[in-house]
Amino acid sequence: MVSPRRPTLADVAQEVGVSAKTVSRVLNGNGPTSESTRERVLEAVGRLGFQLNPMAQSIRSGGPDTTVGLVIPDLANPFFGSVASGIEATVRDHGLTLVMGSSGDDPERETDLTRSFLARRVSALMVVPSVGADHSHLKRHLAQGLPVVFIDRPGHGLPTDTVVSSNRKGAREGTAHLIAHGHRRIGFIGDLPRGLYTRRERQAGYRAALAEAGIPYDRALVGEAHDEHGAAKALARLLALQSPPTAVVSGNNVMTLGAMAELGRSGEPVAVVAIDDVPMAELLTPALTVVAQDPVTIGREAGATALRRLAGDRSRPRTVVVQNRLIQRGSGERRSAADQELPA
Amino acid sequence: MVSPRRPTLADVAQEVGVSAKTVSRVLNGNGPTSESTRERVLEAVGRLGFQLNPMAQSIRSGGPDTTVGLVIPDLANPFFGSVASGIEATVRDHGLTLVMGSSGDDPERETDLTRSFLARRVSALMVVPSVGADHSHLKRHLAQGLPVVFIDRPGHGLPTDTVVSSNRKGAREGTAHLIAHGHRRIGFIGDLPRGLYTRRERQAGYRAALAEAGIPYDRALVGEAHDEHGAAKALARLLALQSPPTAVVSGNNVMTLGAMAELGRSGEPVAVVAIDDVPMAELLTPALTVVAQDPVTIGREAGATALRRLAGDRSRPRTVVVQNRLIQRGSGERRSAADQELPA
DNA sequence: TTGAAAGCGCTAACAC
DNA sequence: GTGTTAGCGCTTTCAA
Repeated sequence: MVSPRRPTLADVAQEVGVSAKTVSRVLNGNGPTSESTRERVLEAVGRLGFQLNPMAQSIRSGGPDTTVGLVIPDLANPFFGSVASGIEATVRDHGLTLVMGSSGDDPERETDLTRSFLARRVSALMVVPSVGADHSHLKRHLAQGLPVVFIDRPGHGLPTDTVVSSNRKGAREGTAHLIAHGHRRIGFIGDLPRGLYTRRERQAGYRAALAEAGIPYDRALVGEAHDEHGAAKALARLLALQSPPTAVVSGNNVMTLGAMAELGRSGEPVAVVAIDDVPMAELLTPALTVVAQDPVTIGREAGATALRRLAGDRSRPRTVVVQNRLIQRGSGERRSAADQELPA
Repeated sequence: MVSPRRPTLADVAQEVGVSAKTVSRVLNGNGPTSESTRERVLEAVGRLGFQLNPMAQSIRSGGPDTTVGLVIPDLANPFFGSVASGIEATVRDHGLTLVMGSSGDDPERETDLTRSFLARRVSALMVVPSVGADHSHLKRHLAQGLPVVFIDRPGHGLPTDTVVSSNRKGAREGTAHLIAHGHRRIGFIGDLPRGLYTRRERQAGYRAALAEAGIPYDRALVGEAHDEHGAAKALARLLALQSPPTAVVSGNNVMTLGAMAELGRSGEPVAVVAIDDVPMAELLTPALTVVAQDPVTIGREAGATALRRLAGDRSRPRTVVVQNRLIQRGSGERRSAADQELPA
């Protein structure tokens, strides 16, 4: 048996004995239709398992496709996965589907992805922009009213909506927490590239907290890395200093994994405040104090922003700042592991 | 200034002074073209920033769209995020783009998503099937040669390719590890619904290990939950038993978070083997032994399977089993926390 | 090597 | 309330 091809509008029309346009009217709920045709059409549609082809719709109508393009650095990173889930949950109810790609923080791949999404006529574009990415090709689309939202990091020189975390404030509070617990030599492990917005902001927050406490900034206490392994090495270097830090701020979830692994190996009693929450932080010894981001809310805000634009909002581009939250779990305590070695 | 609409093939053709078909031939690299036209066309394409509209291509050619539809339960779950990243990395090089949706393990949402992806004429469909989902509407598409791959769990009664973890074997090895370390009362925390393939397989592996060791299966030692909080409560119940378990197998990453949190609160010296790796497992006290899954490989295998089918492979459906790996990190040791209370 | 015409699945614009 | 025609952006088919 030859399997029949997917039914078309014309097939349904023929089946019912009406014109294609009538079926279209029934399915799209525009234009008037008599109750009886409606019923007969819907019956045939159900029987044939017909569905309108959204691509053909979008081509003919000249409007955008019912998709939202999303470019993130890495799908496997739970932070971005949560962002994506927040976006999806928000736009889903409006009939929009997510089209996604990972840039790997490579500006070229990012541009390829945005171009390909634009060629697909996405309804909106959401991008976690890579350092050095060129967004000039977005200008014309912005001018035509395409909603573009930059996520987690601002874009460069384009008047777009943006959703970011309160990076600087969060890092400042996290660092202040360590200072409040008596630490004066506090390290920072940042990710790379150094020009990355979140890296800069967080390190700025770290420095601000030091400055407020009158603690001089010591460049030697700043480590940086591309990945978990590098973060471990960076921390090892700090620990090997003449005068090593008694506490460390780790710049994101990946840095945290490397730093904690190294601390576990070294056994050094170094307090850690992590930016971005990680699972089971409260179960570590000492429990890990974190500056939790809220990636799902970031995604939801990004989705809501795009939907507002699609609904006709032409106001000036806005930047939404999703607040980070300091969760004290005890790793701010001074030399907690060392305490155990002292007599009570 | 009115922003010009996106250029079309005809625009490029007019610009160069050739027919649309010629531009099409140049861009698609089919049909013969003279070197000089080629160059002039490409110049104009670059200057106008023209890109072929893949939706129009797919409509006219009758072929599938250059997208792959992916339905997963939850984008925010790092396991599925990693699966997605493996898929994307594999299909990307073949010009395919990921279209994704979260089902929330709701069979209806899953069906809605697959239907909408099919209406979009995706090149392939990948689904983490929910319990109770109806896949009968996929039959006709399978017959027409659409690659359908079920991921993490087999589908129901359809001859499709499938990629799963070695769930039963992994759970058996994890449980055997606990037995080898002297445990005889071993609990199991499974996720819900009970009929979920991975839950059944893992629990079966757990029972198999018990049976091999001649340990009777005690239903009272099996807890189950929907989420992290529920897992904590389920474990609390086991701990409150007359004769509580000395070790526990946790059925997936979410169950592990809840179980570990509860253990942290209770302070009970219970050994844990977790199915699915979690970050910083080696930093917990005692370090968490895990049966690590390999979600990225699962995704890659799923992608490769679909690509083979698209390349014309018509052989019988295959099931790829991605091997789990027991990573011993010490939490199998008997009552390790209790040891610390004993004099050396 | 190139082009003209027709048409994919659908809807806009108009007619009746 | 319904149908007809034309045409979206592209490729197929055929002819030159």
